[in-house]
Amino acid sequence: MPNRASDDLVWDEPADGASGGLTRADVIQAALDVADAEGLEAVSIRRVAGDLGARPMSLYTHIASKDDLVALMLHEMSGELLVPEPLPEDWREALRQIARRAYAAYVQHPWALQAFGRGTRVGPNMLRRAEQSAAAVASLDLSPGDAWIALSIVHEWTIGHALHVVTLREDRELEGQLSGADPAAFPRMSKVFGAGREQSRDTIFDVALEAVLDGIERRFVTP
Amino acid sequence: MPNRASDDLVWDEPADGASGGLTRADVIQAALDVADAEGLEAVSIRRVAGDLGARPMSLYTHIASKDDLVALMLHEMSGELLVPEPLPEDWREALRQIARRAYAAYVQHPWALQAFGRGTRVGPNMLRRAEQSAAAVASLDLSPGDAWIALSIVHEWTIGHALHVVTLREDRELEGQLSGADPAAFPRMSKVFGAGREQSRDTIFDVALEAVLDGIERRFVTP
DNA sequence: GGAGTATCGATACGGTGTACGGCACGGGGT
DNA sequence: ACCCCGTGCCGTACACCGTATCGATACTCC
Repeated sequence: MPNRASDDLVWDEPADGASGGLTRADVIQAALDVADAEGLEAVSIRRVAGDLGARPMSLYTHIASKDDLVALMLHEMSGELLVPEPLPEDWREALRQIARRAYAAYVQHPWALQAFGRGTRVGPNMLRRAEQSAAAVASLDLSPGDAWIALSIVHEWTIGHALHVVTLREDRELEGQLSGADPAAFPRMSKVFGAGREQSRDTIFDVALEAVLDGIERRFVTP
Repeated sequence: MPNRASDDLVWDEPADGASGGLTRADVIQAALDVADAEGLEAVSIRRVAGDLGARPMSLYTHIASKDDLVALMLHEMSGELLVPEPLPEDWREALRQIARRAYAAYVQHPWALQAFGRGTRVGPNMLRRAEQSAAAVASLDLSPGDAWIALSIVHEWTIGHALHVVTLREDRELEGQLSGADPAAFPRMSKVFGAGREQSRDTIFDVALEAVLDGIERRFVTP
């Protein structure tokens, strides 16, 4: 399977008048359903075609390759990252909303985190999201360079945190390994990890997000 | 391909005397070489066997499944995350070293970021790293809960940032899409993104890391 | 020497993405 | 009325994947 898609991937439906039955949106939706229910590895051309009552090769009428399909799925899902406008005036509250929304979407669609690892393509929804983020800190009058870094921190931490949470959630045995295999060999770690288990995931997210925002405030906002 | 491995995965070589030619370490090393050179998707049983001059099924003498092989690769790579002891007294400097080391390793082995997305298993190297991280902030006398959050932030941001950088690096076309497709539709975003391109990746990493550490200091260390 | 065990390997099964070429059909030009 | 061709659909086939099964070989220890 070649990893690169056609260079001129079209994001919006070619809008040819919905002649036949199957549409590109149908294919994407069916793939999303499979991914949400059974994970990204369950998304195969044959499987999606089966769910649609079509034959495998029919999908290629509407998508260029499976990689394109994944990119389109990611694009579709990116719509959920958008926050209702208008954004709050307060930059902290605006970034809070953006981060919270993204975190919720990632946790609900864990396959997206896997898809990020394999070549992403930027669609209109991603651009809209970037614009929203830029708008969130516009009132601060940061230099563009500082704004880029500040926004990157929020996005990067959000993705990393979602990845962390999803990994812990999906691999219950992993927690057992962590809390089990600590005799006296890893004294400090086991105490810290024990504490991590006791706090609710929501609390951890909230506190950590505030700390991240504190860092941005301290370094880029206040003198 | 089932996604779960045998429950009792053995991390250290069974040490049965290295009778024949092929060892588990050989298999892991060959797989690592392929992954570093051509990415995780190039790592197949047949390919690794070919590189070793062996037949595919011979690998299963030393590993239980391909998922186990990936877990073992990740474990091996995790050794690079360890920082030379003793750690600096200063918690900021200690965390800096830990984050820098991890970031360098992730950028050098981008396949590891993909592997994180699919079920991780915790090996001794990961435990050692967790212990090092806990030791880095031990002098602060944080509550275990706060320590967990503080360390999580650093690790999560580091992974998120590495993922971001690797994605941008591997998909040069992606940058074109970002800086190209902004007429007047995304005014703020395009200015911010333009600034992101102008700063060196190292500078961005350093500044962002300081901001993250600032946030931890502000929320958990100083009153 | 015999037995047991560990390594290696040939073959095969069911899965994957997708190239290729053919089919049916609907609309436009003559 | 005819043809023709563009377009959606899909049957077949190929190369690849992970690995179950089982046979062959080779080495150690009694």
